[in-house]
Amino acid sequence: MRDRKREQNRVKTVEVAWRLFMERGYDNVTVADICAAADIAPRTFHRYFAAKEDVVTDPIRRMAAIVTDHLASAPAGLAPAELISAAMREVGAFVADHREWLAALRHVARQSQHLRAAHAGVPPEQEAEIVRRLAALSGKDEDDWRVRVLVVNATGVFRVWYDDYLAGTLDDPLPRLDAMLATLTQGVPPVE
Amino acid sequence: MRDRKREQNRVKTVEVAWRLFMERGYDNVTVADICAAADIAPRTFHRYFAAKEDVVTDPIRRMAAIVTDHLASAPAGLAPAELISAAMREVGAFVADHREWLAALRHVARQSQHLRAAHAGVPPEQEAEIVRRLAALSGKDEDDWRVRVLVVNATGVFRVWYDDYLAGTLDDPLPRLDAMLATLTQGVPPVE
DNA sequence: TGCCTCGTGGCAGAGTCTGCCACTTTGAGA
DNA sequence: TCTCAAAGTGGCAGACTCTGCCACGAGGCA
Repeated sequence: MRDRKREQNRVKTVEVAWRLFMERGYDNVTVADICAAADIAPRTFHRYFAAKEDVVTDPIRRMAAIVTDHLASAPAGLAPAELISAAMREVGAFVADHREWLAALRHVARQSQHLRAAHAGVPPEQEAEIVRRLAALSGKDEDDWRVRVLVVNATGVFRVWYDDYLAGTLDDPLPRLDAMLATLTQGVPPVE
Repeated sequence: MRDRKREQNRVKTVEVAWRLFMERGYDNVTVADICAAADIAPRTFHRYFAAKEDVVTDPIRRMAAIVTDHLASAPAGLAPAELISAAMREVGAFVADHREWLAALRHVARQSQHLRAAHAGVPPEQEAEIVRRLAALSGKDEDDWRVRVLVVNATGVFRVWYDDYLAGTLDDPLPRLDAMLATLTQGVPPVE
């Protein structure tokens, strides 16, 4: 199988790159370094990944994919806020399952100015896709501002939780995520 | 005055770049093109702007600066949600004042994949600064998740409004922004 | 006037990413 | 089994962004 070998190589490349990034920092590792360590040609690297950055931001796209998948298989009749919250909880479970890996990733992403920005949000295309699906599920127009705000806020809230969780400052992560997601429909409780 | 000439050059560069981007699209304009049209050396361009991208994303940083400035001169004793909402309203006024310019910018930003992502959020450093100031004003810890969610959601909500406004699909923009900001404390109203 | 500072420009180089082409491997059909 | 088409791979050259370094020249100061 060609695809198998290809997939093997891709995974190997990600692992090698991750190791190098952890050792020297994202900015001090070149694509050539990764290629040498992973035993592939630079030209091939760029066939696997459109950009060096993609090696690191891949998990974000995976998390966004979890949301779209969740929405694809969601039963009809639920409130949009409930739908998106359930999806975010599923992503939360994913994060909990891959905690060490993602914590390492967070560590790497924080080292580079360039990466921080890329790591700080859902890629626009995927966000738009989530909005589309959520709107379709609730029988609403995809331009409805409430749907879009729900998505933007849900991902924003998640980002805050994600950062706290990986920083290790949370006692009861999942209940905390629930509490944070509740602000979608109830607003942020008064700070004092 | 040296500084005057420098500022003149910088402004001229931005204007020239903006014109070229509108004509040919961001990706089809090189730094060299801009330099030729603005009559400066490429080396000088990169002394003005750390990255080509910065020519375009400058307004975003300016908007974030409006928020931090607003918080700097805000009276004590207001609720955080009120503080950040007032700040966002001020940014809204800024956007209304520079509508055409920003609409052109939005047009340009949408052409390039790379730019869309950069254009899609507040730079992490400035977001962190806003959180710091808001937390300080409310006498809260800057790690308080409610403060951070307020900031993230406020900027997220604003992004949705901003996009609608510049797309020209809003009848009463400023009241609409108010309604959207109200979701910070009251949650997003049920979509149906 | 003479010095000194600072912005500028040119140059070379590192690094990312792409188009092109030739080579090799893989899988399918004769 | 042999052959051929398809697809992945690697090498090469090149465009482009961005940076360090140094020399030049034009303001500002004594």
